[in-house]
Amino acid sequence: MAQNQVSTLKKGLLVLELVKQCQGITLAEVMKELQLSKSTAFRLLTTLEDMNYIYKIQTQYFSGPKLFQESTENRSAKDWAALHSIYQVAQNLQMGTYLGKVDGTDLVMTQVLHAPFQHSADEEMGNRSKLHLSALGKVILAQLDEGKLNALLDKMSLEPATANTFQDTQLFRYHLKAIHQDGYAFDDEERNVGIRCVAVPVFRNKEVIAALAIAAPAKQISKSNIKQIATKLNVGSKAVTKELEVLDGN
Amino acid sequence: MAQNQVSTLKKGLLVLELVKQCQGITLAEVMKELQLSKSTAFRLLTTLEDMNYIYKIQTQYFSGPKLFQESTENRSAKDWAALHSIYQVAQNLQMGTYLGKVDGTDLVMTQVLHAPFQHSADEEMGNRSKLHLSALGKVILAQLDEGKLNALLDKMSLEPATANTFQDTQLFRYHLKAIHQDGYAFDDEERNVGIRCVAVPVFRNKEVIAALAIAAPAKQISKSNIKQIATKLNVGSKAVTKELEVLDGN
DNA sequence: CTGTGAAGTTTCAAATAATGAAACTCGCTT
DNA sequence: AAGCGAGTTTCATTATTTGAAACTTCACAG
Repeated sequence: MAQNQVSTLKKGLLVLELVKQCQGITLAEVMKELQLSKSTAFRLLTTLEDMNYIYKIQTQYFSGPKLFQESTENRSAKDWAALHSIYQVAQNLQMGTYLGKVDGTDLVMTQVLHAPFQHSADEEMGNRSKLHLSALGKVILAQLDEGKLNALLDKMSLEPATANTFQDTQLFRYHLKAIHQDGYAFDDEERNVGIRCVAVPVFRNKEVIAALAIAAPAKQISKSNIKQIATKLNVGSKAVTKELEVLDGN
Repeated sequence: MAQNQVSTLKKGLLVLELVKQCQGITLAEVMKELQLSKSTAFRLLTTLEDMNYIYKIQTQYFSGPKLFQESTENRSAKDWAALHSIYQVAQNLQMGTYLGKVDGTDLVMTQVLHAPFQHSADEEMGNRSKLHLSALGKVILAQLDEGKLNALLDKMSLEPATANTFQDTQLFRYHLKAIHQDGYAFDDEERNVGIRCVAVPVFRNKEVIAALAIAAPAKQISKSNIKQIATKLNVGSKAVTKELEVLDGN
């Protein structure tokens, strides 16, 4: 019996799971399957029935619709816009928050949150840019292994967007190394004048799968608080990873 | 506290339902909402989390995917083919079992079961016939109120299918009155030579909504056992009604 | 650095609830 | 009528739950 578990609740949930697995099950079968006395099985089943988790037709119990009702949160696994962890980051930092993934040689926004951080910014989701042009894209590139990075750089033609952008692949690789070392990427008004951005990688099974970033007016992000912001982003990144694992049933 | 309920299980399920309703909830909020001590709330939440019903991201709990996983039975509310009660009737009587509904002036088969009564007979489902030509259709007509019956009969042209069928509406109405009185309709090889059929109505909110029937070789259905079969069908009919109510969240 | 408060976790005696053997009820079959 | 199986209830014993309080950890402010 693991610590801090309520064994009676656990028992009841095991009964529920058994009923859910079966195309109908009788009281006697529940007794036998879970080694319960008749009256215990009866009471557990009755409680589940009274609370509408199961129903009974003649001698058999079946799982009821309550198990399949959607919660207030409407989502499926791997729906990035539904991840609670991203909302938590946004609310914690009180800055625009972004999650982006790789699609070919592009960075695609899969979640964008602006104040009051309750709903996705639908009009910005799906926005694309070349990987090397944003902090999100660069922090992902910085975490790729040599082979994958080479393959991606081969596919990309580096084009300058602003005077601050790197034109030479070799210099770009050094830049990525620095980002890798820092653990975050910093965008200093390179994409939008007056806006700064900090991005960190999101990992899954030791591989980078996405990037998590905040963006805010330049006066909110200074040399003195970048490290702090990056630390909080990393906490959020780990929470995203965990949430994905849970939602995938790992 | 109602009888035969396990209060600890109930408490745990109330916690689960609260978590499911909220876009994230903290231990403190659960305590407050359900008037539980800190350690009790903690243990209930921990048990639910350990069994994968909920998950925790930093200080907040969210409902997990386990609640939405489909059970072995794949179905939605009002999917007639998914009703367990019909399977129970078939297995009890060990005869071909049918459920039919009204569509316009037709009787449509919405579930058909043959031995070994594990799967729907898909090729027969959706089969249509005129209401007056089958025991299922007739038992439905027999339970309609005068106005609805008149409206339906007006829309229908009665055509003989076999020599045993009624050609005259007046006689047909008497026939329906007899069926109403009996509480079941009996098809004596009128549709298929060698096959007999017994059908009863299925009610919902005091209105006939469908018909439930069995069909078998003539030697399995005799004058002496019709009443018995009809009684069992009526039990099944009530079980169908109940199951529909449960699935509709009544 | 210290102190504070909040969240998380654990302890343990008292209180409460769960348990299960057995009795009872009901319906069906022989 | 008796027997059987399913469903329901009883009640003394046992096990579990409960909650106050202690402890731990963390973040933040001064």
